[in-house]
Amino acid sequence: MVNSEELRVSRVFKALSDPTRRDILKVVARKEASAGELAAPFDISAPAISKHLKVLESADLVTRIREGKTHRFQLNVESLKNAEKTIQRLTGFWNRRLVNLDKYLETKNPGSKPGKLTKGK
Amino acid sequence: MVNSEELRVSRVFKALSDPTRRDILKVVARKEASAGELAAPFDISAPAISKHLKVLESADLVTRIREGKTHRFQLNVESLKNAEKTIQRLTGFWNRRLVNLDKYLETKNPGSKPGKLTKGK
DNA sequence: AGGTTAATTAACCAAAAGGTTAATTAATGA
DNA sequence: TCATTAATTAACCTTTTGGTTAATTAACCT
Repeated sequence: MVNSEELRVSRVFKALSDPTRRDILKVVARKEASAGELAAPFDISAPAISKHLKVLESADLVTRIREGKTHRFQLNVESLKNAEKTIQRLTGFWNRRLVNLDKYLETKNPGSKPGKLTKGK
Repeated sequence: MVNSEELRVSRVFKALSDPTRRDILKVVARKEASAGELAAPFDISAPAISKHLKVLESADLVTRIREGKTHRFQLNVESLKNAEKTIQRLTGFWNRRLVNLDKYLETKNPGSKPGKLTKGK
């Protein structure tokens, strides 16, 4: 879970950083759609959309299903949930309280080790 | 809440898409730090870190506090929470159930309008 | 004032991103 | 088989990104 994981995360956030790609995700979030259907609402070329879809696919945000001539895309919710978790780890979703506790203890108990609960004054 | 909001979101995800910047966030998530302290662990130049900090700052992920010669940076949790919400809207955190309901109703009740509850068969 | 320190800005570079049009592949249907 | 359709790939272009070193700014200390 080293570098390749970091790469995966980078790919996901990079994919999410483009407004056209986010719009595509909004569409497939409601209902799976073909490349053509996805291209229609945007005034950029089909190849441009195709590239966006490839980016989303290789970030695993979207799954491609070839059905004869057309490719249908559906949202991969799991991948988005992972991105959410990544952010939560940053916000300290589960450990921020402890950090604040550390700060608090430091004022009451100068020199205390972070994460070690020492008997308060 | 139009285009500037989209731009804001793009800036945030773009900022999050670089591993060095995510590492910086991990550091300041524990404790605010100066630019120098942040630069130390990385083997890239100080100007490179400075640029990363500017990116994080203009994405509002980090707040800069000038204190004389040194600049201290602290995590802006609010901004991360917003990013989290943006993702949740995509996953359909609160409305996916309804979408699935639509699909369900469509099979029972062909031609029904999404989001409109019609009397089941 | 002069020297040191913390950090940014300037100038530059290579690679990646995002777009284009033209060409290609592959499935479909007359 | 031939034309059409859905989509991608190729080739190309411009802008952005992420890095570098050198120069600059600004605060601090004798």
